[in-house]
Amino acid sequence: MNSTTNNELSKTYNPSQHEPRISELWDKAEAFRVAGDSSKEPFCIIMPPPNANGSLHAGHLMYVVEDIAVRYARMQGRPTLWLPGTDHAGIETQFVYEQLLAKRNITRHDLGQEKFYSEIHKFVSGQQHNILQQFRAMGFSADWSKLKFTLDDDITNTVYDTFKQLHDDNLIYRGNRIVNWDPVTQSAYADIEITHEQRKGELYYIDYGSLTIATTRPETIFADSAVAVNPNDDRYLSLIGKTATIPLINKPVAIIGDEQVEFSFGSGALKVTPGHDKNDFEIGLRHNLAQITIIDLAGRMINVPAEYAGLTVIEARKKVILALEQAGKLVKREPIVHSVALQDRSKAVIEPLITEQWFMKISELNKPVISAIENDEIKFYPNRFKKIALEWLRNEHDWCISRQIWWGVGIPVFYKTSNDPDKKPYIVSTSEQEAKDYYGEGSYRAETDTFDTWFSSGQWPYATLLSTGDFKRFYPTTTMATARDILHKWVTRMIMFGLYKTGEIPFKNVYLWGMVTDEKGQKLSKSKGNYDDPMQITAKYGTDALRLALSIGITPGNDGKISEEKIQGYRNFCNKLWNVARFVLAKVPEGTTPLKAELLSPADHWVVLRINTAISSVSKSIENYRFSEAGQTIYALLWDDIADKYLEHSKQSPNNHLLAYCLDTVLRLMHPFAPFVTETIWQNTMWTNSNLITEQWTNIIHKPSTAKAKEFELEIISVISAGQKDSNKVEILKLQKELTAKQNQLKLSGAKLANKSFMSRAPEAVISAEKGRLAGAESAIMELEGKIEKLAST
RNA sequence: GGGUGAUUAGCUCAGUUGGCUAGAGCGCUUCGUUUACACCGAAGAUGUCGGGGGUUCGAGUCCCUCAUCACCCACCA
Repeated sequence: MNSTTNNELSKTYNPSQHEPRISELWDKAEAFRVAGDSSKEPFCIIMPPPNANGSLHAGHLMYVVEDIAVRYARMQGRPTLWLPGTDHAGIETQFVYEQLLAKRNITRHDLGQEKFYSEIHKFVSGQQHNILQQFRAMGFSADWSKLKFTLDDDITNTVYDTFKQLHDDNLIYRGNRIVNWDPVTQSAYADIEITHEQRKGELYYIDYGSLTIATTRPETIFADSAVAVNPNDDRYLSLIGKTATIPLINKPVAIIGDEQVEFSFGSGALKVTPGHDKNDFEIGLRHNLAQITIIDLAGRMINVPAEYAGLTVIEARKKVILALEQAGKLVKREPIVHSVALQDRSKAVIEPLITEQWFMKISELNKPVISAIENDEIKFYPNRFKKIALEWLRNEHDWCISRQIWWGVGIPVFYKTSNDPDKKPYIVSTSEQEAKDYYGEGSYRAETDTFDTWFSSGQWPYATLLSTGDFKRFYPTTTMATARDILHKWVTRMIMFGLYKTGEIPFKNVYLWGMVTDEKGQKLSKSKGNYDDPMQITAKYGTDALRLALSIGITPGNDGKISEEKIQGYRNFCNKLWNVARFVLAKVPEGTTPLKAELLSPADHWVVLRINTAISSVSKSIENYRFSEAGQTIYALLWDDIADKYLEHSKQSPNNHLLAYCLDTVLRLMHPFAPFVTETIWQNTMWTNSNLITEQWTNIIHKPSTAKAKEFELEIISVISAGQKDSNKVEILKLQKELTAKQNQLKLSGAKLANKSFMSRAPEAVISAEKGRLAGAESAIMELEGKIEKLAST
C-alpha cells in the first residue's frame, strides 16, 4: 500500500488529488461491507432514502453524522451495516416529470397511467446514479452493494402484505369523507402533507334574511345546507329551528345550534357547507345535513346556476360577490388575515372535497408506539422530541393513505363492476387472476389509486432488511438519524409499522438534526442563490473540511449554520494534520513503530496524558451522539497539544516511537470525521500496511505519570520564553503573572474553605477538590517564588 | 389559541446530571518569515451568560415572570 514515499507529501494537502484514489481503495477492499467480530453487538443504520431523481441538497449533508457513527462502530470491530436506498418520492417526482412532459406539450393523461408509470420508471433509473455518485464522494461508507429502491419488487410485496394484513385486522377502510384535495395534482393528501400560510383575504357579511352570516368563501353559498349559531348565544337563541334564506338562489335552510360556532367571530352566525369545509363536514354529521358538492376535482364549479358553471373557484367568488352586491345582500366586507392550506409540493390551495378514499385507523396502532416511547425503549436525541412525538401520537386522526397520483405503489384491490349481490364490493389482492376467478371475466376493475409515499417508506426498516437477508442479524436497528421535520411523517410511522408487523421497535435510538442554513440562518436553496453545489465546495476545500464544518459547532435538533469561512477553517485544520504527519514521517527513521513507544521525558508523559484523556472523552462523546464535542476535542488535541507543544518540544529531544504513536492515534481518532485525509496519511506511514477505515479504534495503552506531566507544563513556559529574544525580564513577568493567578486561587479557595455553610453543605468530593486546589496553589507559589528569585539574581 | 427552541466575546456558536478563575473558531491588536505548516507561530484585548425575581453554601445551568426572534401544532368560518 505504501506506494508513495514521504518525500512525495506536498507542502499543503491537496484533497482533490487524493480523494478519488482513496474512494477507489475502499471500494476495492470492500471496506463498506459487513465484517467485524460476530461476538460483538451488531450496529445498523438504515439510511433515509434520498429521492432517486434528486441530487445532493442541503438536507443530505447531515448524513455525515451517520457516517461518523458508522465508521466509529466499524472501528470498534462491531458487525456494521449502513444500508442505503433510494426513494421513488411519489408526488415530488411525478411533479418534476409532468413539468418535463409539459415542455413536450403533453400531459400524463395523454400517455395513460401505465405508459406514464413506465416512462418515469425509466427516467428515474437513469437519474439515480447521480445522487449515489455524490454520496460516495462525500465519503459515505454505506454498503452500496445492498442498495434498495422503494419500488423494488420485494419491497412492494412487503407493502402489499402489510396492507392485506391491516385490512384483515379491520384497520383499513374505504369511505366517502372530506379530504384535502389538490386540484392541480388532482389527488387527496394527508393532513401532515399540508402546510398553512397566513394570507390576506376578505371576510364577507351576507344577508341571509333572518340573520347575517360571515364567510371568506361566498362562492360556496350554493352548497350550504344550514346556518349554525351557538346555542348559548342570546342574540340568536330565538332563531334556532327557524329558517334562513340563501340569497341568489333563494333557498331556505334550517338554522341550527352548534357549540362549535364562536360568538365573537364575524357575525356569530356560520353558513354550514358540509361538502366543502372540514368543520362544516363534522357539523353536518352531527345534524344529519345534506352534503352538497359544487366544486369538481379540477377545482371548477358544478351543480350551480348556469352563469357560474365551469368557472374556477376564484372566478366564481368574484362573480358571486358582484351579484350579491347588486342584489343588496352584501352587508359589508372587511379585510382579514387567515391561514390558507397549501399542498407541500405543488403549493396549490387545498380544496376540501368529499371523495372516496382509503383510510387507516391510527389510534389503536399508536398505543404500543406511545408506550414504547414513554418507557424509553426508543431514546431521542435530543430528548425534547420525545415529548413532541408523544403529543402528536396521542392526537392523531385516521390517515388517508390513498393518492390519485400515478407514480407510486398501487393499492392491491379489485372492485366489483357487476350487480351480483353475492360478491363483495372489492377484494384485496395483487393477482388479477384471483379477481378473474372470483368476479368472472369482465366483472371487475383494478384500483388505480396508489399509496401515500409514507405508507411504503414507513415500512422501510424491515422491508429492506428482509429483502437483503439481514433482518435476523440487524433488526431492531441501532439508530435512525434523520431530519427533524419528518419526525411525524416518517419516524413515528416507522415505529408504528414496525411494532405492528414485527412486534418489535425498528430502532433503539432516534437522532434528529435541524436545517443546514447559510451564515444568516437562511435555508440553503438554489433559488435563493446561497447554495453552492457541495461538490464545488469540496473540490475547493476538500470533503473532509465540509464534513468537519457539518459536524463541529452543530448540535442535535438545532439548525446549523455553515459558511465558506467555516469550511476554510477546517480545511486549515486538515492541512495542520497533514503537516504534523509530514514532520513526523520525515523525522522518524525506518523501523519506527508506535507500539514500541515508551514514556521517557516529562513531555512524553504530558502528551500521552492529553491523548488518553482525549481518547476516553471522544469515545464517550460519540457514543452519546455529541459529535460536535468529539470533534472539538480532537481539534484541540491535534492543534494545541500535539502540534504546538509536543512537536515543538520534540525538535530538541525527539522520541521517535512516541511521535509515531501520537500520529497513529490521532489518525484513528479523527478518521470518522475526516476519512480522506486520515486514510491518505495512513497509506503513507511506514509502520502499517492496513487500511485505516477497517483498523481498530484506539485504546489507552500507556499509563503516564501525572506528576511528570505537570513538570512539563511548567517547563512549557520556560522553553517558550527561552526561545524568545527577550531574556529574563519577560520570563520573570510571566512567572509573576502565574504567581498572581496562584495567589488569587489561594485566597479564593481559602475563603471558600473558611465558609461554614460551604463546609457543612457541599459534598465531600467538592470540598476535597477545593482543598487540593489550595494545596496546589501553595506549592506552586513557593516554586514560582523560588524561580523568580533565581532569575532575578542572574 | 397551544407548544418547542433560541437569546453567552465584534461575528458564528459550544457549555452532559447545578461545583475549578465561563470556552472555541473567525475577526481584532502587537510581535515573528527558526527547514512540518503563512492553509503558520508567539503574546494579548474583549463577557453585569436577554431583563427582573426566586431556590441554593454555590446558578450560564433549576423554578417563576417579562421581552425579542425562529419554528411547529390547532377545526380563526
